[in-house]
Amino acid sequence: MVQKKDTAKTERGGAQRRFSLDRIKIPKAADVLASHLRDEIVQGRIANGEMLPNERELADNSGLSRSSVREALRMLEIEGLLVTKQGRNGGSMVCQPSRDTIVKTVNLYISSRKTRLSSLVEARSAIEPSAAMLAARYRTAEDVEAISAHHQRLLDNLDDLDGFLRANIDWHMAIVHASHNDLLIAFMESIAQSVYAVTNVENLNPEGVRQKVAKVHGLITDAIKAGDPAEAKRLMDRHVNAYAEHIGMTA
Amino acid sequence: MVQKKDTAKTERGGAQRRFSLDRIKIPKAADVLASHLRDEIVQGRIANGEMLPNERELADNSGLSRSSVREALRMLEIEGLLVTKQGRNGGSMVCQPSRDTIVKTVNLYISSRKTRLSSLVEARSAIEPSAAMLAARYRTAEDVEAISAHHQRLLDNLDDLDGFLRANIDWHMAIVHASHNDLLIAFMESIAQSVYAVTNVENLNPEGVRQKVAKVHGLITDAIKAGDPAEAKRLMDRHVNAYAEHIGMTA
DNA sequence: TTTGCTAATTGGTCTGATATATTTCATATT
DNA sequence: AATATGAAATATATCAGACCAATTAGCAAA
Repeated sequence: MVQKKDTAKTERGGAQRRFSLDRIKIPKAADVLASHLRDEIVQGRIANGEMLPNERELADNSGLSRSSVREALRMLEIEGLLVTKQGRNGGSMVCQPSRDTIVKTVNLYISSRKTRLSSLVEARSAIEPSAAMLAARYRTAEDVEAISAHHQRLLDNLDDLDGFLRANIDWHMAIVHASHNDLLIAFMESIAQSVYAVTNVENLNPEGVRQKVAKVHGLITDAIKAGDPAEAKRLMDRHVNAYAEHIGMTA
Repeated sequence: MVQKKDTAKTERGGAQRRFSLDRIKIPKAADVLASHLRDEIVQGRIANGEMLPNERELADNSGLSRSSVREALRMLEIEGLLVTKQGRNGGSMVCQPSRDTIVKTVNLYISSRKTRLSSLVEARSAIEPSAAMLAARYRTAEDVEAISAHHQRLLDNLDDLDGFLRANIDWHMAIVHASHNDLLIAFMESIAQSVYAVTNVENLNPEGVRQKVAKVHGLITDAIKAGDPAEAKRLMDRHVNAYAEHIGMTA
């Protein structure tokens, strides 16, 4: 009986052999409008900062109802392409998606799939050494200042685990920012909180570890200051993989 | 006159000194509901695959109108947390965001900010060597088979630029997939199309280049087959940076 | 068993009214 | 003259209720 049902299902759901048409997609009004506007925005036909027509106008022009228009606007808003303001002179303004849009998306992905810590650590190990290399190449005076400040704060907090942890992550992120690569920054911002929140508490507790970490941070800071990409990368690679080994990579 | 107006604006918009309340945020109904549902989903209180109550019920329960409920659902749908089906037994089903959600978000970011090619290349240079390393460590028999097949296709298309390009990107992505790291896969899928579409055509044209590329690919394929992470990483690092040098990194 | 009809259920869309936020501008106040 | 104050104007925000359209369950007929 089960078999019978299965067969029936297979025949309806599966390919009919003769023309295998794969699941016709019926577009919804809001989706169509959203796609249209998205295109206009991405192609630059609606400039950044420009205002969209108001909802009633959009509804009239498109022939859709205001509710459909509004659903489309909400979608684009979530995508980070619009900001909407209420009131006179309000409306929907076109804007560029910020890194935050990526961060939120990746964080949703990570938390709803309960991504293993080891995956996050692997991703970090991929990104940070390269970021350090780029930082050594492209750092500005302000970058160096920020990195040094966080490093100093680390040194000042050798005895305060909590302060040490915050200074640690700030230093790491300052380096990533100094890479001036928006994608790497976004990727790293997406995973930093999760990865550091867990790994640090477990690993930085033992006496002496914090001193060692501080010393390596000093070397990396110097390499970036000195503008030595290869050395910055090499040291950072060793640094993050030292973490990885401590953790055991099997978590 | 301008000064006068500026002063007035500053006094209204700026801090009043006494209690400095910073821009009260008035939450919108749809946002509130969306946040609530998002929490329920991420926290796992609504299981994956479970159906939400239908729209009318959600409206009744929450005390909101159906339009507000629908706006909230559209938002969560864009975030990849829901899929909605029409008809009897239809409704909104909870699901996990797919890599595709990340890919779309990053691609919007890249294209609407006209991210420089050099940034994409830098990001790739960060990801691919690590991915190759992980691939050598975690590859399955199927992974090896896929990588080898794409490599063979590359060898078969040394004279057909177009076929060569397709085999090239497929090989690269097969390696990234063999890393079995969803984040690296997502990041790489996000940038691969853009980066390979541009860099390849310019750089793989000259006679002899394709032969060299094929040779290196062979070595990397072997390292992954052999399960040699360090070697796979070293070779891939050289490989992608060879590209980078050809391009000039200033594009 | 298969096919086709019918009804039930659910999302999709539209209309139009009202509420609320925000700016503009004229007016009153100091 | 500078500054509150308040009414009007103009957006979005929200709601209520109707009807359309897709999909499925269940029954009936071939």
